[in-house]
Amino acid sequence: MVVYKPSSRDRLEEADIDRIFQALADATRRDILRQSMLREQSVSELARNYSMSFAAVQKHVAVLERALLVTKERRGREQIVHSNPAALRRAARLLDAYEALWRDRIDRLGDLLSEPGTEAPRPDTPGNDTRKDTQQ
Amino acid sequence: MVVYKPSSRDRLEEADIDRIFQALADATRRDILRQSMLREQSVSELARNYSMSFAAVQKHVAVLERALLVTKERRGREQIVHSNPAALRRAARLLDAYEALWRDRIDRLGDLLSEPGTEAPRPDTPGNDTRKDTQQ
DNA sequence: CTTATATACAACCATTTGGTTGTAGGTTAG
DNA sequence: CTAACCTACAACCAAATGGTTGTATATAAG
Repeated sequence: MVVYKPSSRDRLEEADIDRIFQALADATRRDILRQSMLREQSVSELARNYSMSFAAVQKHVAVLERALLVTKERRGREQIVHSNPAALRRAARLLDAYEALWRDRIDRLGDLLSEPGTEAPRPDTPGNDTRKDTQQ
Repeated sequence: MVVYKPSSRDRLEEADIDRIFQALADATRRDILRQSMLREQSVSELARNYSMSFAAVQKHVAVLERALLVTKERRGREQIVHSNPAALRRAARLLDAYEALWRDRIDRLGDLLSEPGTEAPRPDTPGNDTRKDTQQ
């Protein structure tokens, strides 16, 4: 009944995660990230790859930066973008955690199913449903 | 110079990925996803957990659904939300691919460093486009 | 039958997003 | 020094987001 009452520390965390996924939710930004993982480049160098204004790419880089997926380092008159794989790994692990969560549920369902005589696929047992949900 | 010219098939893929990350970029939606992984619930049942209107939660579920992270199944007067871990796994693997990409680069740098006398970490190798494109 | 519940959906609103152009300042090249 | 280049940043705009309320409809419960 409680649920979704993140501690003040978690709240910050959640906002971080928001920024990471939001940054990844744009194909141009994902490409910029990929490019800067392949080779560290200046913003304008990156910008040449896309059919949009320099300022637009600059903004995309800023979004990636805010999500800590990249950092910028001044080098003379240009700003070099380098990727920060730590944040990426964090996101990947987060998704793994979700998957693990689901696997746990399946395991529990497996336990239920292994109980003898419990065949009904849709009992009105208050202990909830027995769906397999192996979809896709 | 080319770059970012996704094939028409990739373009669809990219849009799918957009939707997945965008769906994950909101703490409430991530929580809804978690909830429905723990136990399949109706929309209104889910909605009771949050301090926002039913309609808002309904919209959040719709976003998750559009990203194929969950599906809905009518059961009597209520709509049961169940999670679809396949999409989640896809996203996790995508992030893994990015990481791998970065690891490749590090490996290449390692190679450079192991070459005697080659200290410069910033070679201006013009033969660029060493794209691996291990995406997805 | 009547009422309560679960959903669907439209209309509206404020804020954010993703893009543009324009201006200005710092840095390098000739 | 001057010109070209790279970046920063403001102002503006259309569209998408995340929320609201209100209305309608189908199903379940009494």
